Amino acid sequence: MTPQREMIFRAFFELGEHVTVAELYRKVCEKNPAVGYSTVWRNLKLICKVGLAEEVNLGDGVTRYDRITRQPHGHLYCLQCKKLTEFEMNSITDLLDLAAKQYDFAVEGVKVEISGYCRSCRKMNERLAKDGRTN
Amino acid sequence: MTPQREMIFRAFFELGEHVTVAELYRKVCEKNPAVGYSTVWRNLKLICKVGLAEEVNLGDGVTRYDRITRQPHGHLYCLQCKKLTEFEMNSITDLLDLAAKQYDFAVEGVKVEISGYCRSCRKMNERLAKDGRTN
DNA sequence: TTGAAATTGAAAACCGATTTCATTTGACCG
DNA sequence: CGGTCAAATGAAATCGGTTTTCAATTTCAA
Ligand SMILES: [Mn+2]
Ligand SMILES: [Mn+2]
Ligand SMILES: [Zn+2]
Ligand SMILES: [Zn+2]
Repeated sequence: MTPQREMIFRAFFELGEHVTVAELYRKVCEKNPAVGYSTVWRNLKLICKVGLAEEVNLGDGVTRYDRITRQPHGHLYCLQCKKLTEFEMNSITDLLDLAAKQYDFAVEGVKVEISGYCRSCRKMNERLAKDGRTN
Repeated sequence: MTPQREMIFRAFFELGEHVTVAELYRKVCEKNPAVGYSTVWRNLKLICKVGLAEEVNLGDGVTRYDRITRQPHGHLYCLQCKKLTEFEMNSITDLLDLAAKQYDFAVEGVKVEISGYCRSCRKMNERLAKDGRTN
């Protein structure tokens, strides 16, 4: 356990959900600018390997690291503002396990991503559309 | 509508599900080696834009292109042999729509990926483990 | 037929992820 | 306490898929 490792682990859990390597690196640099990017990356991988987080890939080119919570959750991903919202998946995972069982598939992990438009983005778009029409 | 475009569209639908750019490029080159990789890439993007396919991202570094079918489906992704198997999601999408509604979220697309180990990989691993023990 | 707009192919640029490697560090043992 | 060695680190290089650039070609509607 090195000081860098402790600092990185600590920062990861302070920063909350859906962290990117770059974000965590920036955060860690505030405390100690000598820490290397690759060290942050490696420790993030380590956090995953020991089962405290998992990678989340939304197809936007960057990998995010998400704390693994007791309750499985899915993601609502706004295509406009890129915000991620979590929702509980208790009943859904039962159905998914059932589906997997029918294929004799041993489940390790489940990812559910719903993409679309969040409330606030839709409201904003409505307002902009109206303004456009009246001008 | 150029001959390249027609060839690429045709090859995409012949090749079936979960195609990568490189795979489709190889396929197209068999017919016409003069076609460029970027043309294949651009037309794959176009196929997505017109709503005939969607990108699938499994976190393994390559983007796959999947035909959009009438019935929504999820994926079983074997972490060992990398095979993708599809399963129907009729009842599941209802639950997901419900979850989205609770957040006033306008759904555009849903992705469900279950990672784990397929039957044949597990069988093979059992056999290898046994052989290892007896030697 | 003609010209603007779209498409193409080769190559380069991009960019996050990952590896390399020389150096430092920390846990452990006597 | 040193000494030892495997693990960890940081800077830089590399990797590999994706995306852009740009000059040349093709399409298509007028
Ligand atoms: Mn999450
Ligand atoms: Mn599919
Ligand atoms: Zn939004
Ligand atoms: Zn398998």
